[in-house]
Amino acid sequence: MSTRERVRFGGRSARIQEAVHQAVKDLSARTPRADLTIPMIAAKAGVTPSTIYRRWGDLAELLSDVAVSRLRPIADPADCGSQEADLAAWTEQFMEEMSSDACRGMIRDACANPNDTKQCCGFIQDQLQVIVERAEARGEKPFDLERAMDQIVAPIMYRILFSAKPLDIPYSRQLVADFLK
Amino acid sequence: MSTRERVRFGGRSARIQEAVHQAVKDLSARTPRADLTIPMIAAKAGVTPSTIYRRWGDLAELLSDVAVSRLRPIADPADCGSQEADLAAWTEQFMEEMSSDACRGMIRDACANPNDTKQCCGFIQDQLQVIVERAEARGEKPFDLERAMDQIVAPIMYRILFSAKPLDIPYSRQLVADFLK
DNA sequence: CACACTAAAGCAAATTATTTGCATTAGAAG
DNA sequence: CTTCTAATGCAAATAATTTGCTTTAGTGTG
Repeated sequence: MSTRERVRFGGRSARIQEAVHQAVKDLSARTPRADLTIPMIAAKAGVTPSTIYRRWGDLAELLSDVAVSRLRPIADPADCGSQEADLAAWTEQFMEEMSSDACRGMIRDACANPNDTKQCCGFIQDQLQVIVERAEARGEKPFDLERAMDQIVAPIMYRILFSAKPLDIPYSRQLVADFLK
Repeated sequence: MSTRERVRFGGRSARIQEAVHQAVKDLSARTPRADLTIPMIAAKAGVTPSTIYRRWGDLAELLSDVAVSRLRPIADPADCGSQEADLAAWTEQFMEEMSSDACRGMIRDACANPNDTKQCCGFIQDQLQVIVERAEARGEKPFDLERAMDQIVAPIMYRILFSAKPLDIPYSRQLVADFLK
């Protein structure tokens, strides 16, 4: 009685969420984004469409939710021995991963939902925070997190969403070099 | 006979496009984004829904199209006498305009469509290009356009889309100062 | 200006997606 | 084991989307 408004996390709910997410991943690999429908996803997941409508509301929210869970990093940034090397390696890998067509699409999907975009932003900041803390532990002078978001992450995301300009290793090195200068 | 695959620009087509765009603007000012529907927009515009489906495809594309036309700048950047002053004034005004809730929504809409995002990017670049050309005419050493996109425009757009951080005049001054440094 | 041509719009029927009320299932708590 | 109820399933009702065909109105020609 003490737990009002409780939400159920484990069990069937979790299984269905997993099945629906998986169905979205499977289908979006084979189907153009504009052809995806909720009844199609529901069928693939072995679930009734109304379940999806009630839990997610509409297709944009579902896709945004799936996108965020896929954009969450799996591991901490690699430890390369120094802050500069960590940052260079992380930037290169981040740029490489995020600029794939699949990732571009997911980022566009995530953009539709303000909450989800903030979460993505948080993931990235957490990754950089790990690099900063590691630098502090080594006794290095840590870089400023906000400036890194502005000068490294923002230009990459801007090119992914708005521009046709290349996202390659020279560009990655230039961003890091300009930032550390 | 020489004009194959011709498209009609003026006349009725233009009137209907205008009516539909206006209907979207009117409705989106009063209606939460998630409640907008094509039949609703069609009724407001005095048009049949199938006209909208055939011309725009779906709601996301229509909203994206309207967003881009609204994000197109009306005038050239103000001439403040020097490149630095022009850039400072432009950045301040750009940030102010783009960070309104209405603009945030339009930018999210535009993000859904790769072509439209590139167009937006082009508008902004054209504005900065005007400042650069003016500087050249004055005999000033012009700044690098790509660096300006990376270090001024990108951080602003990133905060608008992904972050909850403030977009205020001190931040605008900081971006410009860091860039010109 | 009249005429032919046809892109774009209208209309309405057919299809498909979404919403909703009620019945059922299966976690969670006692 | 039993009770409680959030979450799902099901199916009917509603709403959106697609589509074939008709009509309207720019465009170009004589």
